[in-house]
Amino acid sequence: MSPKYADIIIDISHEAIDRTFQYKVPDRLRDKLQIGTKVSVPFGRGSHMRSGYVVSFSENPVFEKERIKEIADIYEGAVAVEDSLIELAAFIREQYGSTMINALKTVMPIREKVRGLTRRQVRLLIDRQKAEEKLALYRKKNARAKERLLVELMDVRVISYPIVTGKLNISSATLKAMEKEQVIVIEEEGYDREIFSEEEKRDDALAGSGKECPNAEQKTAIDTILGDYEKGQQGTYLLKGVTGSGKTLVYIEVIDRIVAMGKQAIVLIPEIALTYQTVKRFRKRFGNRVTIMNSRLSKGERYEQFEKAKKGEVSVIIGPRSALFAPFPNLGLIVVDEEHETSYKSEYPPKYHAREVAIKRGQMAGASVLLGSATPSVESYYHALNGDYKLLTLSKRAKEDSALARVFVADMREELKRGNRGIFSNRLQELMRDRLDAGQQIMLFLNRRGHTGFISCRSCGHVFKCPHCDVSLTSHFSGTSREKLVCHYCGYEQKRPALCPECQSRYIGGFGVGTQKVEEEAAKLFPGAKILRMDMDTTRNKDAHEQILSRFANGEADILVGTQMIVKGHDFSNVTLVGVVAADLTLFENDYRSAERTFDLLTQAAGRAGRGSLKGDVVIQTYAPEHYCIETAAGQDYQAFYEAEKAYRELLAYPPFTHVLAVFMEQEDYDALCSFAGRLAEKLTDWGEHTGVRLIGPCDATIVKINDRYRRVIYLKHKDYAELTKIKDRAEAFLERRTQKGCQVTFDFDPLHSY
DNA sequence: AGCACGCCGACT
DNA sequence: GTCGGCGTGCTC
Repeated sequence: MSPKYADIIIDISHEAIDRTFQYKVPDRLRDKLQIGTKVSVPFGRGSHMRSGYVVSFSENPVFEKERIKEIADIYEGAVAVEDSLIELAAFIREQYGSTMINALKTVMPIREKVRGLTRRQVRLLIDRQKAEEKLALYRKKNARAKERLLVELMDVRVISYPIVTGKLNISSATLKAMEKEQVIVIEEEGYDREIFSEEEKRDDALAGSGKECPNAEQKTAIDTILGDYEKGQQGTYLLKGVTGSGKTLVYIEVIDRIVAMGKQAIVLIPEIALTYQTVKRFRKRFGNRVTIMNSRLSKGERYEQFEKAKKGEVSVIIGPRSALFAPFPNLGLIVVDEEHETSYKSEYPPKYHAREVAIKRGQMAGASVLLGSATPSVESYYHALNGDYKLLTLSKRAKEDSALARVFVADMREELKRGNRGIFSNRLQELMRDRLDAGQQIMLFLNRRGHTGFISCRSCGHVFKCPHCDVSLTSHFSGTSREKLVCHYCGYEQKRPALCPECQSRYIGGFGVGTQKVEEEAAKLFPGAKILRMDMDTTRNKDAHEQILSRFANGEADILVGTQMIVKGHDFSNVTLVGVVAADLTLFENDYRSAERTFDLLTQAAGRAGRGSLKGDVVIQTYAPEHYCIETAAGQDYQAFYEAEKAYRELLAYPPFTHVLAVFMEQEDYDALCSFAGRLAEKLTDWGEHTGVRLIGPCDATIVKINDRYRRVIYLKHKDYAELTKIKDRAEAFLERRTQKGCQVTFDFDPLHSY
């Protein structure tokens, strides 16, 4: 294969040229170029040399042939970190399926304009008198842009670059000219963005340096990892430790040593779990050598954090999935905390799994990878038992006086038989009363948001559905305003009609329970109790999340009602009762991972009860108490759960025993989508015929339509992951060639949810 | 982003 | 006319 043209992405720096350009491949480079190769190319009117990356190859020009320039050379002397990140991007593209541009974009953040503050700024160099002279000169020469800028600068002396080019509309050509005249300077440097608030810094100062001491189990884990590391054996470890067993201390100790050796570390944490408490512990040990990334940081801010990493200003970065790509030149360790969490998988292409990519990056960089979890993913535990990862276990809680909670299972079918039609079982009610009397706190956990499941007419059965999506609307109350019907998928909302549009009946009502309903019921049963609610609706605006939690921690409320965000990683020492209102909600989602997710949620919920010196109780309410997931969660027995789940996965050929590739298609025109899906399915069958790939579908996605786009899916199964990537490669080539591109296709390997 | 093209007002 | 400054639009 000797391609004639190469698609090049020029530098990874600005939005405006964030696309590919086609270049001729000269004969002498024909065999040397690969996807990801860094090259020098002539670019722009002056054909100045710029660096770029080969993103794909093509045989035919998509541009006027005469105007296509030629690649000058392979770029020499590239920086090692970037090179390895490009290699990682190529790996991601190959493993998960996407364009090289998208893969590059996930790996190398593009510099974006940062709102308000930018690094670049324009400063006036001359004094007032000289400026007046210049101003007169500009007026005389009719240099209006220069005049405009000078007037502003005489007022403030320093103006940020985007304000100058944007609001004042001064071109870069003009700025260059003025810089040459020695009237102004364009400064690269400015200030450091404050990642930590003043309040957080004050906390750090107060925290002192009371160093925690690892217990025997923690010490074994630390010594194993460091011992291997010092022997040059960097591998993957699975640290399995019950909630409260002190995994964080293990991370900190290992990082401490690795940083002392002049290496850097990345700590991945799930999106919602970036808590103040965790960050504080890292800050306490590593001071300003540690930086954090969170979803509140803009892309520009993220870019700045990465720049710091590259320059060696920090040694430890803590953040979600994307922090994995921090350009540390001497990476020594990657920690993936709560490795089973689903937020490690990207929701948009390339749909990569940060845990798997972390292992790849670790191998490339010679870094160890430490996966931590109380309830490891079935995949990771399977690998650990197979010897692919080294298993390290913490079986005791670090604080000896905090025992694991007692767990009660409430069979809601029995409750119904005994005439209890409410949300709370008798057991939960009793315990709630007990705790309220004792002045202790309660958490009620429900894995769903909104007021009710769906709204329908009790007279004719008409269900209110979203006009853009194939889902029923859910009811919401926002503050004091009227009840609204809302679509969770596209955000559509309408007022709750007084009459049914079908039969004019007034009897419109909701079914099912939501957090708002739980809050209401609890308020009815315990009128004196103060209740806080936390879900997607109450935390939509920034900081609301932390605010609610800190109010609860301060004892401002007796009961906290919430969705899964309240059970992840928060310690409230006064909480002695956790109620899981409807454990089945996640269990019977039609998807092979639902048991795993449910077990994790129940275990996490149980871990919230009794973290202080007080004993804790947990009530799990369910309609399926005999389900292995509920039984094992009630016994807090991960091993038993794993054995049952493993048998189930093996029997039905699901990961880790078989790999699954979901080919997901969406398009506005349903008929066109169906015929395209059919054709693609035929092709896929052909390509996989001799390898024993199983094809399921095409069929409609669980939610057939979202945002006016119809959705279909094809599943492919094979024991060997590589067979699936081969088929994906052929599918990508096929999709590239196809003329009509109405249908959007994305790939998802070993999906974490069903489509 | 950065650069050249071409428009527009001032002046020999 | 023509010189020089400045916004505009394009970059394979």
